[in-house]
Amino acid sequence: MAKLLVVDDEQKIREMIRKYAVFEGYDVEEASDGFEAVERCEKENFDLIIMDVMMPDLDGFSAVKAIRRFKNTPVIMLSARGEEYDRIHGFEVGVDDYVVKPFSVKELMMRVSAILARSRAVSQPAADTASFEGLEIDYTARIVKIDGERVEMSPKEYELLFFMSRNCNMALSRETLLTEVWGYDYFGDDRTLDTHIKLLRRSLGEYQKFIVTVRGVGYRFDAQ
Amino acid sequence: MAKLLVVDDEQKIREMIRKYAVFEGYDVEEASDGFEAVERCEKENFDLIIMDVMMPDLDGFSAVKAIRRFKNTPVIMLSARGEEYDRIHGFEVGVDDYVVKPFSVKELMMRVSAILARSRAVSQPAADTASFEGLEIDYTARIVKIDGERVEMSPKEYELLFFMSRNCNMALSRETLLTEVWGYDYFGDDRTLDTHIKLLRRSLGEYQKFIVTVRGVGYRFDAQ
DNA sequence: GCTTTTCTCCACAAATTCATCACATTTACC
DNA sequence: GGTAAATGTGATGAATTTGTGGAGAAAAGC
Repeated sequence: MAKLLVVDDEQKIREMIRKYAVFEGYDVEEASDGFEAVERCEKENFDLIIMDVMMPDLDGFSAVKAIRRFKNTPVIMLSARGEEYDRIHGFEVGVDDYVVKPFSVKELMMRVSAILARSRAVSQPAADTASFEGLEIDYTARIVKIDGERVEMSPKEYELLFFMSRNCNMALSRETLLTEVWGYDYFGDDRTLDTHIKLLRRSLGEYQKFIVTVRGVGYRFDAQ
Repeated sequence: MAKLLVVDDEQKIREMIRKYAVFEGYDVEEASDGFEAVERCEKENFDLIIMDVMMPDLDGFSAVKAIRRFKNTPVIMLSARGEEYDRIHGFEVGVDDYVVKPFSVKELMMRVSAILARSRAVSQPAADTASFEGLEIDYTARIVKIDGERVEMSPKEYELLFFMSRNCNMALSRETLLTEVWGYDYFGDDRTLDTHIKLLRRSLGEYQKFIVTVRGVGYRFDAQ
């Protein structure tokens, strides 16, 4: 789960935020002033920082500026009503959001989850796919398409195709295929492989041309 | 202007809040106990509810819980000093803010306007929804609609649908689904998942087409 | 407290997939 | 061309996986 750093000089406010945040399932750490916040950020990686503007010694903006020199952690600023000019100032420094005191903790948490979702969305990996002419393979979705049309296959056919296409242009021995697709502890008939190659070829239609027999060894997925 | 509902069994307190709120320009209605509050909310739409925790018959939390089943109106809770445990309890129920008695009405009004401003400004971008053809999912409000009609589901069905649709177009193994939806410490029967898939499909009606069986693996939410 | 809903597990049905065999075909080598 | 080994293929029960209704337990609501 995400780890938050709450920075405020008022213990009460930190406590209030912590309670709700912990309830929401976040890991929460606290700092009571700007200097401590900078220090903590040097040592640890937080997913998000909730920082008060007004603090003795080092104020919120200066602290964010200092942290920005080595980390790009998202920040939500807490500011007192009427400090409207801060908003402008804050966006320059690179603050992600603003919450004006007195605030509702629920509201604050909604913004937290919104920002976290956003930064998570950016790091979402693209679908893992490959295509060989009109044969498309989506490894994540476990979908195989032939000329845009979905093809239904049995689990073993998928596994065979996946393994072979991932190791294309390599002669794969029967033994390798059996241990990789069936598992290291497979004791059955060696000819079972042939049968499944047959089924896979049937499913692939014209693109069975990619499945090449390597006589005396096994098979190869031939991406040309 | 915004319409408030003030719920408290003490007429004095309702009167005090009403006076100040009307002066601030709000429409104010009153209810003297939890049951009345729920009833009013069924019939009318309020922008915010100010609710006392301690009331005879139906207490504030139970009232909010009841209201939450059909409305998502923001709530400020009034609680007596020393009822600190209520804070946690309230978060579960979905309370926006807390004011401890005896409170300053001015302070209360500041929070009212803060929440109203926020829910006006932010409730739009904070809405976290997705739609797949006629199937709409509101992750924040936990509402699922089919062709505009709200569908009631059990908690597990929501969780399953949420997780699967958030990770759509991915083959999700039974194990992944069980650990993510049931929790990493689930020890029960693997077939329980099938049963809940069955129930979810039933609830989705024609849109059960999105829930695809991935034989030998698990299931996939297929957003096409 | 009692009622209602939800969850889990079970048992059986239905569908799919698998492993194996027997026989046909191909290939390599003489 | 002949022969043996390797591979292709159809068929077939067995085994596995998934769908589904229902019963009892557990949890939630009243």
